[in-house]
Amino acid sequence: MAAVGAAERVRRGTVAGVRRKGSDTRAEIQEVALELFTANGYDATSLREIAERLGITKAALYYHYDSKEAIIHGVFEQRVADFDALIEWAEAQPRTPELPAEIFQRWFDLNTTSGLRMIRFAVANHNAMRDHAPDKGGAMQRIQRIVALIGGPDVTMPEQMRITMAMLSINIAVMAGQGLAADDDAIIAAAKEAATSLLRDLLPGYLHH
Amino acid sequence: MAAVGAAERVRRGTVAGVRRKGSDTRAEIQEVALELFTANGYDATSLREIAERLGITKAALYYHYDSKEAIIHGVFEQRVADFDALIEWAEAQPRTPELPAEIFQRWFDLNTTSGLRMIRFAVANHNAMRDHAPDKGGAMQRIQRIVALIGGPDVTMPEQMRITMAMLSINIAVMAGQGLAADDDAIIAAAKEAATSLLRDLLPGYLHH
DNA sequence: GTCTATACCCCGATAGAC
DNA sequence: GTCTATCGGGGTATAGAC
Repeated sequence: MAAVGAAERVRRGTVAGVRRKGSDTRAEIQEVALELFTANGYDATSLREIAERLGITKAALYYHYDSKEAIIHGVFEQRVADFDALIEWAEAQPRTPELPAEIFQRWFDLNTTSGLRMIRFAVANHNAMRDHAPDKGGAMQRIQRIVALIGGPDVTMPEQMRITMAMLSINIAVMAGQGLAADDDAIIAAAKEAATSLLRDLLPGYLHH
Repeated sequence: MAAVGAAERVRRGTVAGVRRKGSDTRAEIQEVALELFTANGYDATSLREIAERLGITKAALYYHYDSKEAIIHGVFEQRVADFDALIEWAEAQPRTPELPAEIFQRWFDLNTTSGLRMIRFAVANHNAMRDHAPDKGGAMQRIQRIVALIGGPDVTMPEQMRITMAMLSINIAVMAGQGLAADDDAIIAAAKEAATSLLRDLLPGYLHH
């Protein structure tokens, strides 16, 4: 591996090998890892690749994270925290007839307003999300919790399926968009349309525009 | 690795090391590979695991297949052949108003009547299907071809998205069913329902039951 | 905080006996 | 058709200098 030149160090925010105050190497690792895990999958991505992309060595990675699994945990944490915030919010609301639609809308925004990066990651790492989730069950378990909150106390199993599929409509839209020449806006629009038709008869307050 | 005992050989259809006529080792390898690739993913599944499950060694695997990739190609071939048969059939039909619905129905049956094994494999091996498809583009390219046949010559991009998502409704139904306690019939029913609502306005002849 | 160097393991794949 | 044995390589992870 070639030595890191001075110009490269400056680009990465180091001077003479001393990292600037407010260093964000961990965040950079997260970003690169998310990108590579999404493009090639968790198993097919090596620590060497991640390090190379950052202009550091594998060993340096281990200063910031204890293991490869710890790196993907970092990716999950961000997302799981968003899920938990939504769950907490929803549980604190009075159960009005409009609440289910409101919860779904927030779920949808959560997954689209800051781009589709996390969805693309989820699509490409289906197995890794099951095997390396920080806590047992992880993301899917939280999705089920949200489904329950949307569905309410008397929700039937077919209804739960429909709600879950509506929540995953962004995922299939991303999959579908891969083959077509669809940009993010078209993907999001298609996902919203699909979710609408799935929830049409279920959520009275959802999307009458 | 322990030597294979006589009883084990008999179970696998060999006597004194000589394979019976009509041996189906290749088929057994396919079956085990499909199972393990689905459970753990292509990358996370080693040839040692596959061999161990079959009671043979890695080296024996190489008598039947040239490489690990050749094994997954075998899984694809079966599925791709089904796709091609559907495409060929559809292209030979006169374009009546009912044809799109008929094509979709056949697609749906193709993916459900012999169980959900191939869908589960596809869900768990999203990346591998892209990277190790026998021909470039592989499955997704054929799906696009079928979308075009369903949509007809004047199909718009949003319509293509809807049709593609309808075709992938079985995939999200399987994903959704993982968290819920849904059996295959419930998953298939949910997928059909979702596809129906997605195609409602698009396919005049589809499913007025 | 990052480096070089290395340990250790398992992977896919091959050679050659039986 | 299956075996034992082995090869080369890349994987994660660690030790210790700077």
